[in-house]
Amino acid sequence: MYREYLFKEPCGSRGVDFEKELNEEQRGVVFSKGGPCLVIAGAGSGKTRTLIYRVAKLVQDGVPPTGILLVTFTNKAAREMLSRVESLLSLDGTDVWGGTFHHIANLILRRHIGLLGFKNNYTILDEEDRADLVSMAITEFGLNENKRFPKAATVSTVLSLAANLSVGIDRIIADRFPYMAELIDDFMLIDEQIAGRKLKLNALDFDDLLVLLKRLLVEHEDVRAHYSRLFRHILVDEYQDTSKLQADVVDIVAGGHRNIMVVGDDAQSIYAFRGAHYENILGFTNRYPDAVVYKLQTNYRSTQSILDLANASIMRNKKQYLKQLAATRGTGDLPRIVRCASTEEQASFIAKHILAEDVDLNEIAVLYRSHYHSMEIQMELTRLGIPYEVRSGVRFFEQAHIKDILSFLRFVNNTRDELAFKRALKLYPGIGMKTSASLWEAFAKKDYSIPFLGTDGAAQGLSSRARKTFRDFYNLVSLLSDTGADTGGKLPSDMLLTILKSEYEEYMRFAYANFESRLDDIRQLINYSTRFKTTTEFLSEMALVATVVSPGAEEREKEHVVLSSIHQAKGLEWKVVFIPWLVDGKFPVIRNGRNDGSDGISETESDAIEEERRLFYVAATRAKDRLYLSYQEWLPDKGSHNTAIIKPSRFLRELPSYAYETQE
DNA sequence: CGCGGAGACCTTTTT
DNA sequence: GGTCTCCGCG
Repeated sequence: MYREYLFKEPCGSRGVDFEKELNEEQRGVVFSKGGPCLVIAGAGSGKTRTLIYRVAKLVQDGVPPTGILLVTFTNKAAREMLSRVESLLSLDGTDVWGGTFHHIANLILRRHIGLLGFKNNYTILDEEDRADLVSMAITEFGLNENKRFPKAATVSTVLSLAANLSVGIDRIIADRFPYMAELIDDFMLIDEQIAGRKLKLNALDFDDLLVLLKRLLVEHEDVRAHYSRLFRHILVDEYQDTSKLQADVVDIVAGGHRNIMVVGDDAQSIYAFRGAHYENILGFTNRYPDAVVYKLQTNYRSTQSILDLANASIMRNKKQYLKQLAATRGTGDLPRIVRCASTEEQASFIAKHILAEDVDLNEIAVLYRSHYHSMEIQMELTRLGIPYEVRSGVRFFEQAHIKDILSFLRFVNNTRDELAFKRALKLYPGIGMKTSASLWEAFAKKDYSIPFLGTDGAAQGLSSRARKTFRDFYNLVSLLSDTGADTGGKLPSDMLLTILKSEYEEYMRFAYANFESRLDDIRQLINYSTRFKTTTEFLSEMALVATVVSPGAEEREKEHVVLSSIHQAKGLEWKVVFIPWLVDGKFPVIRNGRNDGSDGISETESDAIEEERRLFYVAATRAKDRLYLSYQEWLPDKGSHNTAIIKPSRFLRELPSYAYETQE
């Protein structure tokens, strides 16, 4: 899906009709010359489509010698972009590299990582893996004796922000987590420790992919020159969500020719929590004073009533480019604010209205702030037999049993991957923390050589039960690694089948009550893996493309309602949209600003509210025809069994009365 | 040392 | 609902 695109023959487009397909504003963008260019594009303005036609134009002009880099932010957007590019163009003779930042970084790093001290079969660690590393460091330094020491995930967040904003850990803590000021030294110690550890593991985390890409480009003139020549034009979608680090990388690559076009909507910036740098888009014209600025302000998606509500809401934000979206589709129905007594009543209202709407179920979505907001709604939809798809919650590839089976591949692919080794080994009965740790220690001393695991020396000191299962582990692992040797690498799907045929399946049957459904997931995984030729490629994809729905689920149920977090709904549209849980403290989320280190991602209170308001804006502008905003008056109060009276969200209260009608 | 059970605690968003 | 922690048994 997100392969790099390399085509050989002379290029051509499939009869793209720019005149017919684009309006005047969009044509301005598409026909712009090289040089820096900023496109501010409102919701529903066809911004991605414009970007794709720009690619078509470049291809048609035969950008010499080759090279367009098309970067976007989420996997979903990348996938859609590439498929649309493909449908529009027969891409020959032009290299179009398209994908997410992380994906592109991985493609480039695999070729040059040796320059930075890693081997090119490095493992990509997910958040959980990194949190594990942090935990290990915390234990090692005895920091957990301080009962109030923050959780590993919190530490990880701080490290990630520092990387993405390209500043020191001390700055992040001072600016955003002042109550942890006395822990700065500990954090830096942990950072250093896990950096060394990752080198040893031959593993990179998500942030490293970008940090190291930047370092590669800065430190190696020839590499930089190569990619600057290769990518003669750089286009970045969703620019408002890029981090400082990502913008730096883009600036460096574009440094040679300055053919950089960025497209974004500052009103839709919703990723500050993970280091999105608002200044990138607000300050673009300062960094590129000669940039041409285009605004796309015509909305093709929503009715004027829906836009009026969204505009009225976003107007309250101070930091933004001023723009007023105008609809092309007429007034339409007023958005409706619905008061419900309880969460259950809200769920039942939504379910009933879904049945009452005279549109396809595919044209209906429920968009919420937090995953758990979907619980009661799911129950109600199930009860009434309304088909739905949940696009949030645990990601398919992040489920424990998927990660379990993948850890065998990870280990065989990169035998220095301590995390994978231990994870796989601990699946065997009789082997736990201590045993796996001591086995790893011995294994590392023997140069990470798999045959050593089969010797008597390795099994020394194990209980007889552990000895037997360890033998099973060794047999499997050597089977997996052996077969690859002469064929130049075994197919990932074959390896997965081998694992399933081993004792592992027995152990799993014994260990899990829901064994059958887990087995189903694994079969799907195997099915999905058949499209990959190498383990490295397969594992990269698993790490970088965290699909929420199980692969292949698209074909499952043709017609269904979508339940999704707002973050994941970005860029999509439906005729009818429900936004539940518009309750003060839930949306916007208010976290008590206490000093317990539990969280505190936002810079200031008002910045946080503004980001939440942008999120509300994104949600509202997903609707084409009808928008239902609902809240409940009573919420169970945890602690007591009473219920507490609560207020509707400030985002509802601050709306002008002309913008909506109410319903009891 | 492994492992299962019981109970506490918490749940924002994602590459 | 899911994960983390503590405890006692084999």
